[in-house]
Amino acid sequence: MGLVRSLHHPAAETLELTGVLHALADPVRLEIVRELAAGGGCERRCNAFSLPVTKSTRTHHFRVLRESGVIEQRAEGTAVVNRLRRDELDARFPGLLDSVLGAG
Amino acid sequence: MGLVRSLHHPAAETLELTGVLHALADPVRLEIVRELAAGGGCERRCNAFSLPVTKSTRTHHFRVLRESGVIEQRAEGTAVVNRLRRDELDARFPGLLDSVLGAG
DNA sequence: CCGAAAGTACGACGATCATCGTACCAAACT
DNA sequence: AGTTTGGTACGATGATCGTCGTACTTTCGG
Repeated sequence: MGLVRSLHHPAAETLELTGVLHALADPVRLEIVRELAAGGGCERRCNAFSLPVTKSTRTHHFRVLRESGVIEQRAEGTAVVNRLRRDELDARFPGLLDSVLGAG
Repeated sequence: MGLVRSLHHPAAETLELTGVLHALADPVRLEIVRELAAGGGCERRCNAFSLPVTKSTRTHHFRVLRESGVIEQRAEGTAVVNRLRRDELDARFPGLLDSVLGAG
C-alpha cells in the first residue's frame, strides 16, 4: 500500500455544493483553505500549516477537503503537497470561494 | 410558554461564517433557503414548503437556520412566517448567498 | 543500514446531528 | 366548548463527526 490508499479526486463537474459547504464549515479546514489561498495558488505541504490539532486529525481534515473537491493532494517524497482547486471551484460555484475567503 | 420559547435572532454583526456554512450544508435547509429566495424576499409560513421530513424535523431545521442568522422567524397567529435575512447576510458575507443560490 | 521525517491506517471516544414519534400548546373556527 | 390547525417540547435512536493515541509505512539523509 502506497503513501496514500486511493487519493481520489472528484471531477470538477461532480462537485456537490453541500459537500463543499460542509468541508468549509469547520474552523480547522477553513484555516487550511485560507492559508492555501494566501499563498496565491502555490502549493504547500501538510506539515506547513499551523493547526491546533494532532497529525491524525490533520490527515482527516485534509482528506475531507480533498474528497469534497476543495483541494488537490499530490505525493512528493515523504510529503504531501496541497493545492487549492480554485479554478475548478470557481467554474462550478462562481463566487463561492471568494465570498468565503473575503469574509472576516 | 409561548408559541416559541425564545425566538432569538443573532445580530447581523455577530453572524459566524462557519455557522452559516454549516446551516447551508444540509439539503433540506438548502431547499428551504432556495424556496425562500425564489419568493423574492417575500415571507412564507413553515407549512408552505415541500420538504421530505416530518413536522418535528422541519422545526429543527428552521431553528438551525434562525440561530445561525440565515432566516428571521416571526409568529403570526398559530403560524410562523419565515424571511430570508438577505440584506444582513449580504452585508456581513458579501456574495456568499448569491453564489450559494446561483449554484446548480 | 539505521534512524529521522511525514503521513496514513486503524480503532476508540465523546459530541453533535438528522430523524422520528408522541405529547403538548396556543390560536382560530364552528 | 370542542375541534382543527400549525407548530413546539421532549426524549430516543442511529449516524456522522472531530479528536486522539498507537502502530505502521515509506522516503530520505547520515
